[in-house]
Amino acid sequence: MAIIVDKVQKRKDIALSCREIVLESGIRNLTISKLAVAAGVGKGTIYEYFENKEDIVFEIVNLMMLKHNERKEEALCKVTSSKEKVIVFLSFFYNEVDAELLKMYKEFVSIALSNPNQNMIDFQDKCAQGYYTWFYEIIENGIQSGELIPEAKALVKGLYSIGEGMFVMSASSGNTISLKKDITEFIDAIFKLIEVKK
Amino acid sequence: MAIIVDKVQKRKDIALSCREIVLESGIRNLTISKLAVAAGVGKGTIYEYFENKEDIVFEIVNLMMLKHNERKEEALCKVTSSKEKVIVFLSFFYNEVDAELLKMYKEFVSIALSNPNQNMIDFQDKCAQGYYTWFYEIIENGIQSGELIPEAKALVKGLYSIGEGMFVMSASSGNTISLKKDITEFIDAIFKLIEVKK
DNA sequence: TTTAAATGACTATCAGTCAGTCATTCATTT
DNA sequence: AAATGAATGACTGACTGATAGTCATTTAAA
Repeated sequence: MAIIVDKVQKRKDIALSCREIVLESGIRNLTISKLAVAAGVGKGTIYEYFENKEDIVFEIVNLMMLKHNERKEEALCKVTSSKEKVIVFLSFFYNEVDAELLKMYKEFVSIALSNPNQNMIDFQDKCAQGYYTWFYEIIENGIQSGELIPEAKALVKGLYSIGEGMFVMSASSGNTISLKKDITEFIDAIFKLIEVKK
Repeated sequence: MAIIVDKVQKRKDIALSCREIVLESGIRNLTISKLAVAAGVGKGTIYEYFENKEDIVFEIVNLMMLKHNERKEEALCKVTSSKEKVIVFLSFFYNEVDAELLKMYKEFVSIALSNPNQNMIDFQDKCAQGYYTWFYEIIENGIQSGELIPEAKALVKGLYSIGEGMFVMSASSGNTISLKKDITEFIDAIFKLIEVKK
């Protein structure tokens, strides 16, 4: 009887229209009105698709993360050793290519810590679970192939937390420069301990 | 000529008066007016001592962290092995005793990620530097005393990031329960690798 | 009398609401 | 099969209540 729009798609469209302005100004310095203008819709329409400003950031991160995961999966295929795979994984936190996603992710983590909705919590859970599985397989395969010692398995959760921890510390303080150095140095050190001696 | 108040002390007093209400409601659900009432001062007075709401959280965390560090230092004296010291250190992230500080810290990290002022950045830098030194000494002493292998030194930065990373992930998703388990299991695993075999 | 400190009324801004408009579809009539 | 209009989902922006931050005024100690 009336127009039926693809709500899911429109939510994505609006979110992506806001991507640039959010990267420029940060969600804190933006108003719903400004975001509505950026998306080319009325203010009321925003509330048809989002709970609030923060929910827009969530959708943007969601979409950017999907693309990122595809790229990551490709990159993972191109390397063979467990160590290289872990580096591909954690390079997310310092890669130039992911700078924009990382900036958005920083906004998102801030929101998720102070005012998450159920969807955000579920998303975080899903990410944590997914990345854990990914890491687990990398390490498990390394052990199977005789590349890593069996004790490496117990380090999985720690390994994928390390990036997040260093990122948050560097993002909330000043020095973003050392992030790459710190992460790679840690990976080097830990792999010296878990690689099978030849 | 007129009243001279200890500005530094009054800032602390106001902040501590707000501690409970912030723990109860979270800074996001509080207004400056409510905070002013809680502190028993006028709204304008708040702005004499703080930049904004968030700055109050910063002061509270600052004060709570100082006390926490004293307790931590005491606890560190009571244990001897490097591993126990590291556990004392990272238990901050799951200890019942620190639950309130941790809740406040969560609020603070959220603020520091999205809207930090220079003082917050300096504070984060100082904390990171201080904790790094603390960790460094624990590991260094462990190596000196023949308890740990020399390679452990390169793990210092990673070790003190791990807690932060796990904490942020658990705090922004649902499961706070596994934090203790995850952290202690990781410490167990890593110490099996860096302890000198007898 | 001087002046640091405190104050709360005031203003500008913004988040979120909701009553109304618009556009499309389709059942009914001619 | 063309015209009509009823039904409804989508969209809108003016409106409202709330709040952050300011500043002219008051208070009280020295």
